[in-house]
Amino acid sequence: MSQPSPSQPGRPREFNEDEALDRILSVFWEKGYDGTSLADLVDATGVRKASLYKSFGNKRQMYIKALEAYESRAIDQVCDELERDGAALKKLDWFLSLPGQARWQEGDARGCFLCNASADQAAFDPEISKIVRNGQTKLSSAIELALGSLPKQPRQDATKATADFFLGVYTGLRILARGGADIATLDGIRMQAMTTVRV
Amino acid sequence: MSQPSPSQPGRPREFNEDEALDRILSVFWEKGYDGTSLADLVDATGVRKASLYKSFGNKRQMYIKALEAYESRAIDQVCDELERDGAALKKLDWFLSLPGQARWQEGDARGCFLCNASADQAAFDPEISKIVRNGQTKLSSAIELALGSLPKQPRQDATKATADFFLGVYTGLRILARGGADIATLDGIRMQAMTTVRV
DNA sequence: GAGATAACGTACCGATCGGTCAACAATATG
DNA sequence: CATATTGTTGACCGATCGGTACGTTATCTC
Repeated sequence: MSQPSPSQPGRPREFNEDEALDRILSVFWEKGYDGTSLADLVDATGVRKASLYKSFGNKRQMYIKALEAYESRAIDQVCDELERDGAALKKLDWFLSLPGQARWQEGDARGCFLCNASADQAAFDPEISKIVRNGQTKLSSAIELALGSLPKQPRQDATKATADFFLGVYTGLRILARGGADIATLDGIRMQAMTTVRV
Repeated sequence: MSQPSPSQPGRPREFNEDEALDRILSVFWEKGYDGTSLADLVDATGVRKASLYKSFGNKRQMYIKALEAYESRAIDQVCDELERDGAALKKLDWFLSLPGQARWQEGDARGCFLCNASADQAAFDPEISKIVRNGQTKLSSAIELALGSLPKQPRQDATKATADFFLGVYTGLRILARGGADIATLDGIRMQAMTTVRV
């Protein structure tokens, strides 16, 4: 997927576009769109400004491509876990424990880039909103699939709402965690949310 | 609270500080900290830059004072509603309907400034984090008080967790709404959350 | 009145912002 | 080899960034 044509006419690129995008993603993730400068991205990637522009377009395109990369890497990985065989309750509990885990076990205050983007640029940029909602839909669908193997089945027409509910709680937890909420609060919310599907 | 000394030595201020802070609040609310420039604030208030600095200090202080004003105006108002006499279920349902209401009935995409701040500056600014958590605690306490008149009482030791749970769902709804989630999704989440306290 | 005090208005500061340009270097094809 | 193509480089662009210095103006107390 990375080198579709192993030999092209002009001078070959001296940096790995995927690696650079990963670094860019990481900066936007931590600092948000407006909090990130091109100089930050140059520092993070080690790639000169003009080369970044040549590869990615402009700052907004870099943000969009970073967000899409996040969805097709981090988010898809979470979806895979949710869709894997296993106890539904356990998977959902694991999903809701991610925000507290990241914040207080791993010391990662960035939260979830998808959630951040939903609070950041998605509000007034329709294209970014679309990408954000796409990522949220992917998550919700994976949750819905996990709900299929639940001991206590929600009513057929309510499974989508239940899946959205878990997405909503997850999003709230991520934002509270980024704001500094303590682990006891996050755990309490998680356990309370789990009662909606526990027998 | 606004004019503690009706006559002071020097030249009197020509603008109303509270009004100016309201305008400042509105801009930070919509655009976030880094997305807001001093020029934006000058335009919104009609007050020259130097006068804003004289009154409020610097940009960060303006943000902090705006956030505190939001908590002692908008948030306290919501807390009052939650603490007022009335059916607990109705009040909680109303609370969780605010995000969808604002976004899709009033066309207000800004969300909740407190939630935005939790995703914005609170992550890496301890002082702002403290203010954010203070606002969240106020909300949670008001919810807890509302829960006191619930038909189906949660276990004594679980009322705080239940209150935090509603705060978490509220926060998630605000972020999803700001990202553009449709009203059906938001309503589904709200109704699903309500089942945790409905008999 | 005089003097103290404080806000106003404007011009200005160096730094940084996102973005571009043209010269140059490295690879392809013929 | 020549030529086409593309990436790299560093200088450069005007605009804007957050913040300040200073002279002017309005109000206070005496």
